[in-house]
Amino acid sequence: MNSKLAADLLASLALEARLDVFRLLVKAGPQGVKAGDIALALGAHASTLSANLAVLSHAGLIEGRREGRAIFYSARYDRMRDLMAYLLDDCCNGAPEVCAPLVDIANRAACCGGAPASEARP
Amino acid sequence: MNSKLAADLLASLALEARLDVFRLLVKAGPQGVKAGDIALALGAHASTLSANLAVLSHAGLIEGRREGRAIFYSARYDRMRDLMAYLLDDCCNGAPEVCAPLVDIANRAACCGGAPASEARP
DNA sequence: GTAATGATTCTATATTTCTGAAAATATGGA
DNA sequence: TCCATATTTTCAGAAATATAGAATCATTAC
Repeated sequence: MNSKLAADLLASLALEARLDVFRLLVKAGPQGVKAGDIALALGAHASTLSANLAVLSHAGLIEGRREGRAIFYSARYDRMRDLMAYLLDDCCNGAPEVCAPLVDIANRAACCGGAPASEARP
Repeated sequence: MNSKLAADLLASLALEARLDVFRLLVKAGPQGVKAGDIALALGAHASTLSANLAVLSHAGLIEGRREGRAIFYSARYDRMRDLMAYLLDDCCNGAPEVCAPLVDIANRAACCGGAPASEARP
């Protein structure tokens, strides 16, 4: 991961419409969601959605696989993790005690391990 | 946190020059860095840097405090954490086992707790 | 082969964003 | 007060991006 690549990933998420798509796919899991169903769920025009899917896809945050006439898109969790790791990189260089609040991220990220709570259910 | 706000935060980080500023401040810790020193460290023009600092500041990812003639900017770790929590929110809705790789984030985020390794030192 | 469906690409327009130079503002010292 | 330093604001042109309609491509059904 480098600055330019990370900025590209961030830019691909920096539009509300695309962020909504990405979060939908994150929730949907690895089997993915058909492009048409995404459009339906978010009320997006087909061509606009397609352009946004292309941006996310090109950045590597999602990927699509064809199944018959439909194309299923799914989130790339590995890429998402790399991005976050980059943002957190060396976060303690200056003053270790600063990271305390960031440890909470661990709990939220470890959502499959019976960790305390996520934002939605405090 | 909501979609629009999160998109604003992401947009503020989505430019290489601003991402570099933010990461510099994340590393620098809570005492912050003078605007002039940031410009020096990153080789940025004063007016360009100022505009970029304003974007980050307005988004709430950094904050500045005046000290004499200089203004010290520092990262807002709480805001950073909120953003990441939002991106990770409900990540396991579809299939819990998917989150496994995300648990690694915990190790990287817990940089003050003697955790395994960060990206820089594998 | 033709039709129908799902999705993308092309094209045009509208909007936003980035940048650097110059001018303006704020602070501290002579 | 006047000057020097530090930063911000303003401005205008250039560049990038977003959107939607129409046309096109790919796949399946008849």
